[in-house]
Amino acid sequence: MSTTKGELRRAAILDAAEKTLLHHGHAGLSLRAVATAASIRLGHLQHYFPSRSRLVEALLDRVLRRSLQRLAQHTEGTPHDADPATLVETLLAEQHDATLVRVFVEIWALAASDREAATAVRGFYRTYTEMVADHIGRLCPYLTPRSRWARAHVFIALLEGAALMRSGIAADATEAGDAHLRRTALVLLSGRYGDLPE
Amino acid sequence: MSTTKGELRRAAILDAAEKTLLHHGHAGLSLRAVATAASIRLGHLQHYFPSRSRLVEALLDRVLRRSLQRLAQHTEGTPHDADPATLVETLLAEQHDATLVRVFVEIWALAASDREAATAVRGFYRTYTEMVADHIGRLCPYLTPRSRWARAHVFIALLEGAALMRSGIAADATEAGDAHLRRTALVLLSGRYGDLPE
DNA sequence: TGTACATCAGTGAACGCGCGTTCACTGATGTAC
DNA sequence: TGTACATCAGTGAACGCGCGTTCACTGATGTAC
Repeated sequence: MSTTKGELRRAAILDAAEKTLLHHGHAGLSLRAVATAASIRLGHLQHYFPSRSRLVEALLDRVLRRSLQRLAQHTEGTPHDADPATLVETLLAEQHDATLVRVFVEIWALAASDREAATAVRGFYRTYTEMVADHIGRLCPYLTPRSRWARAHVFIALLEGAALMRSGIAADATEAGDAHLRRTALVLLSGRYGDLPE
Repeated sequence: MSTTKGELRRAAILDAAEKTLLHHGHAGLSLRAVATAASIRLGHLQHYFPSRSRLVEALLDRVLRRSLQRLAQHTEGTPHDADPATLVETLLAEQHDATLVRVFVEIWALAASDREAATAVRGFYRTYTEMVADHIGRLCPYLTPRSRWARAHVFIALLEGAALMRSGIAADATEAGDAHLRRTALVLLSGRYGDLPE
């Protein structure tokens, strides 16, 4: 089937675009650079993505979609197996690969000056917040929806900020910082404020 | 004195550069755009900043230096007047002006792909963390330096993430979210975990 | 007070380069009859 | 099974444009004697 080949090529181009974004920033994300990274000619790339904005749009869409899928895997489940510690560990472990963090920093910057990107990014964080709020609801069913949402909002703020402060961009991860981060994140998720002694 | 005129011009150019960065991102921060924004000719701009990297360097330096000065005003003082609530309010109020937040997002992205910028940004966050750690030390003298530092690190992560989640880039500020954010930030600063009932 | 000179402020044209986009093209693959 | 045709994959050259940088220049301002 011809679509298969085309889809594989499309995916390979997006892989190359992600690598280029990672290594040279969104200012260095030129069609020529992506074509070279994908080992194809410029004209060929344009066959799949007729303009730069279409490529960026597709790249953004794929990165955000994948992130949500991974999040869904870790937040869904019955009340019994909704373990907050596992969720926190998983999210922190993902950050330890600085790659994704840098892609996200570029995406934030893109969203700050590109209207179309901004819409996609805001949609992503809306869904993200809802997922975490649901998870919190499973852990603390007595909380009102509004309160669950507020906690999820702050939890995500903490983790996004932590991404920046642990990725080497603003600072590096440290043992002491990570330990305190874990405790704070757990408190936001499960509401057991008493669990934070030191 | 001729230096005065030159310094005023330099400052005006950096003002124009900051505006351009804000409205068009660091990819749109071209010398021609800055010159136009400063109402001078391209060649004239080059008289003060002989290359783009020198302009970016000076801009970064000024933004980070100013932020640290503002922070110093709010974190220094005797143990008696070290009010954590005031500090949190001040920092949150600054974020409400989305301008500075957007400049910082651009700076993060710049630091992610530019070595020189990365050094400046990491230096900024090191000083920032030390300032907050000192402030925490004044509030909780019984904490070890390592523990103060860890708390400061998480506090800053929370605030930087909150900047993103409140500026309109990832999401907007809400009353419920801000209330929970305030409480969490206060806990990190003063360590009174019991103060977070709901 | 006047003159010569150095320094600073500001202008304007030109350069080579990489960029996104357009377009006419060739070859391969699938499809209809 | 064979042929004609449409669709898809991939090539290559050219375009106009904005970019950072270079450079020779003019006019204003300060300084030394």
